[in-house]
Amino acid sequence: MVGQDVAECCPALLTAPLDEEQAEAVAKVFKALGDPVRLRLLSMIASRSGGEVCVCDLTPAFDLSQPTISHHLKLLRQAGLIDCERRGTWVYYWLLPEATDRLARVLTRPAGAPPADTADTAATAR
Amino acid sequence: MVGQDVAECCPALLTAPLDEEQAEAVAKVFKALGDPVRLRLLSMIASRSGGEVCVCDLTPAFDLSQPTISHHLKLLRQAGLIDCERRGTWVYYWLLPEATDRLARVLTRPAGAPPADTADTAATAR
DNA sequence: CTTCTATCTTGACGTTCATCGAAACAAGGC
DNA sequence: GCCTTGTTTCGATGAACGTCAAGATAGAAG
Repeated sequence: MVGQDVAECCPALLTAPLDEEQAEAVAKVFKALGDPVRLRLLSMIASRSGGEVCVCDLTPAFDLSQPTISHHLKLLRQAGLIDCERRGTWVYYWLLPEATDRLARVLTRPAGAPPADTADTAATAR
Repeated sequence: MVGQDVAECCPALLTAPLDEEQAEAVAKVFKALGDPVRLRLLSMIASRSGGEVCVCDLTPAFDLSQPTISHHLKLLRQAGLIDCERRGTWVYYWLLPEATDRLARVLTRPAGAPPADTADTAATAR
């Protein structure tokens, strides 16, 4: 319905002010990543290069019940970060790399565009 | 206490499973970005190339009270994304580019590295 | 074919956390 | 002194997180 997926927007966030709709679409994805459990789930799924992970391989890594894991997976799926398919008794999840690519692009600042002074790295370590 | 800041970790999230502490540190920052108001604030601050924005320039863009804006700015600051300084009557905020750079790196997948293997988590499933 | 078991999802409920505004407080300029 | 700019505190409303119980789907056993 609303239709503005992060797909069309991603105008870099750091170069121009986001309008309200874009902000809401992007925030939805970041919110999905704003939880340690979901972050670990995503990284477990993404790093499994076969591309696919069975839920039964994910659950034992946490001190949470299966329904809870299932809920978190649903949120990641609704955010467009992963997708799943049932194959026989098991359900397999995999990463949608375009989603993370988009997010990375949103956070990336056009290199060599150092605005005025910034005082960027001067202050802190490294 | 040497806190596990996102500083030292950022192991790409997509290539290897995140451990619990790393996940919590990274999730804290993503959670700060998981709100439309804070995203717009950040983008307004970041895109202002002078590098600095006065709070009085941010507030009118929202239908929220100043205290609420101040609260959101505080969360962004606690997440390490921005910093501020009082100069006379006004308070100026600016972006900490290292923070967004780190996040972008966390989400970036080694190009053309479709790993193969894994061998990590007792992959056995099959 | 029926029944049993295993895997995973969905719904409902209680607890905890986040969001927001009004009022009070701090800091500085006139 | 008074006024302006921002932050902080406090309380109320609403959303998110986690568990239990029930539903859905597929294979195996009888």
